[in-house]
Amino acid sequence: MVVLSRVGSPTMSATVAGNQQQQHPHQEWDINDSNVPRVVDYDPWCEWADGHVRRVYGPDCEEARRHASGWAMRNTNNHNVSILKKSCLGVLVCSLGCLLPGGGRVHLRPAICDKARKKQQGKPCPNRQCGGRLQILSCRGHCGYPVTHFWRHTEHAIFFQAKGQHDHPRPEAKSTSEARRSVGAGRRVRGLAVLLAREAALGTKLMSLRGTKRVNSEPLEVPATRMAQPPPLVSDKGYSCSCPPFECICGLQSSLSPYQPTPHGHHNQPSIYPHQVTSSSGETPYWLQDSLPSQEPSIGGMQGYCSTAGVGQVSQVPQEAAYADFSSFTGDLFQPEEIFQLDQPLRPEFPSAGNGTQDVTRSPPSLLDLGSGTIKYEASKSDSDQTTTYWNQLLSEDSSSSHLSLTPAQDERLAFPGFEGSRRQPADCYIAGHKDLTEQSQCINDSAAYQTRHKNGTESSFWAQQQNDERMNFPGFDQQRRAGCFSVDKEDTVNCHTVNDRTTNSVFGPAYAQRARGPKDPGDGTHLGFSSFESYHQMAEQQPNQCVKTSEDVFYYPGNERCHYTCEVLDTRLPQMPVSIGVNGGGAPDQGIAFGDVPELDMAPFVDYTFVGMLCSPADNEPIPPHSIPIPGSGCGAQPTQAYVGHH
DNA sequence: GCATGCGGGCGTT
DNA sequence: AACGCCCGCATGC
Ligand SMILES: [Zn+2]
Ligand SMILES: [Zn+2]
Repeated sequence: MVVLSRVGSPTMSATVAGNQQQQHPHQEWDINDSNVPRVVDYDPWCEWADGHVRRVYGPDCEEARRHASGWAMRNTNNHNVSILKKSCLGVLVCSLGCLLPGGGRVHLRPAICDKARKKQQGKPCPNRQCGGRLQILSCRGHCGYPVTHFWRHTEHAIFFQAKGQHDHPRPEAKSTSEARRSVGAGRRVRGLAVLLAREAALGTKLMSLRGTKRVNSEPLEVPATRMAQPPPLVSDKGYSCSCPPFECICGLQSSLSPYQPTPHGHHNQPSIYPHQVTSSSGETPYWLQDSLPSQEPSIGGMQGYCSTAGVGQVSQVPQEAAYADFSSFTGDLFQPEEIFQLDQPLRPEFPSAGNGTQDVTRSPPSLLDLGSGTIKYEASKSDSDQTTTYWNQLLSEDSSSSHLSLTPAQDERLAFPGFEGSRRQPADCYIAGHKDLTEQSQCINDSAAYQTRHKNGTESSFWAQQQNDERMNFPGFDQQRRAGCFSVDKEDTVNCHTVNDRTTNSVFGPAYAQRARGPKDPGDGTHLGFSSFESYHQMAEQQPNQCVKTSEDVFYYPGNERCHYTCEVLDTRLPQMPVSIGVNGGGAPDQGIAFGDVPELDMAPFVDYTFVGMLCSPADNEPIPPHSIPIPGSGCGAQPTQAYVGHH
């Protein structure tokens, strides 16, 4: 692959100094190595890095400096001052796994702050029509434990390493959630009238917010070129549409593009930009993605992400599908909580909505590169992909951290596996290494352990209830993932093991278990991964709850083939998962808690959800699952990232 | 009000 | 010892 391209980096490009790494520097090193290679070539920013990935960002990569990620990652103390570790909080989904109008599912971004996260849980599903509550679908992507990200800063670069593949849909991008928040503040309005008024206002607000937000996070970076135009937010989506900020489906596509610019760009590649544009589209909101998912599998998605491809991807598939969805969605989804409540009110106006999506896409974007001066837009290639994926999420609770997790999700996870599988697929950006396999396998084992542990655990009950989980939805995820920058590392495997074992306790456990179970069923075990996703979707869609089992069958897909690695891992996990039911295992405190706490508390606000759109993802995607797998590595590979790839 | 980081502390492996 | 994770505290926006 590519390599290398990494794109890179022309500017940066440096090469690695010494090691072999030169070509594949990333792969070569490990975040824990006493000496990290000097890299010249920086990878483009990848907002949705998934899988065992290693990346080296330039010092000027704002996102990297902020240790940002599309995934909701919370800081965890690893007692190592030189390496910042963060673990995935999963995603907020509807306990009922409702489908948004558009077909997407709710997949909100869990608050990083424990307190805030608790508040989120238990709140009513943004989808008014749905009586469900928001639950956390905890991440168990690393051998049953949450996926972890490690950041290490050196004089000349920022090293990033991810361990594990997310087994859940992507949460909304930060920018989106932020926007919501801001909006939310306002939201409370209750009356329709209010709503209406809001809409208008919101639209603007959102827009503005987004703009700001973007700025904050990434957007800022805007590349010179792009920047110019695109106002960030706006750009995102294209305002044109009336859709609410996050929700906007409609225009997304078009608007999307603007954004993209993200990060990568920076270093790497200018090339990206183009993509970016496209990518932007890619990013398009989940919604879009939803539909996309299918696409994505294919290539497009992946590409987008990672590398250049991104561009195309997004637009391509997703959009269309997405759009369709969206339209439908619009009604449903989007509105803020209130809105939801309202009923469907209005979304129409919210132009902003669209933005949201955009944002999402963009999220990645930013960067600035001051240093280099370049713009970094990474384009978010990855993002785009990612986004697409989302939709489908399900609902399980996981609750991760704060609460206990819920089992329900089981099904979902199943789906996830799929994701993973898909992810691995070349397209995404994975880098998979030989090693990966091993790792995976390890994980599997680990997972098994989990299951067992979990089983023990108490929490299971919840899950059981929920059974429905949704990982199904995930399928979309897969797509996203693909898009995103996956990579697998050899070394990781090791980690997994350790992790798994250790982690077991963690919150996730339960969730996993649940998830696992579903998938497990029969054959799933291994293969399930992808297939599962698909199946999930199907299942979910059809019958949410029980889905899992059925889905299992599905799992078997061919998809497995695709990514052995991933799949394997996944599979293993799944099976295990079931076990988990019981308890958390040990988990940490967090788990334990029932949502109760969280949930309800806050209700009032729901606002967050307002943009439903964000939440959901178009169901559409789900079906797609299959593709997911397939996706060709093409996309991502291209990117900078690394191509290490090669392996496959 | 939250996102982030940091670091103490505890439980497991 | 190495991790994972909880929890509180401090910052900054
Ligand atoms: Zn719902
Ligand atoms: Zn995760």
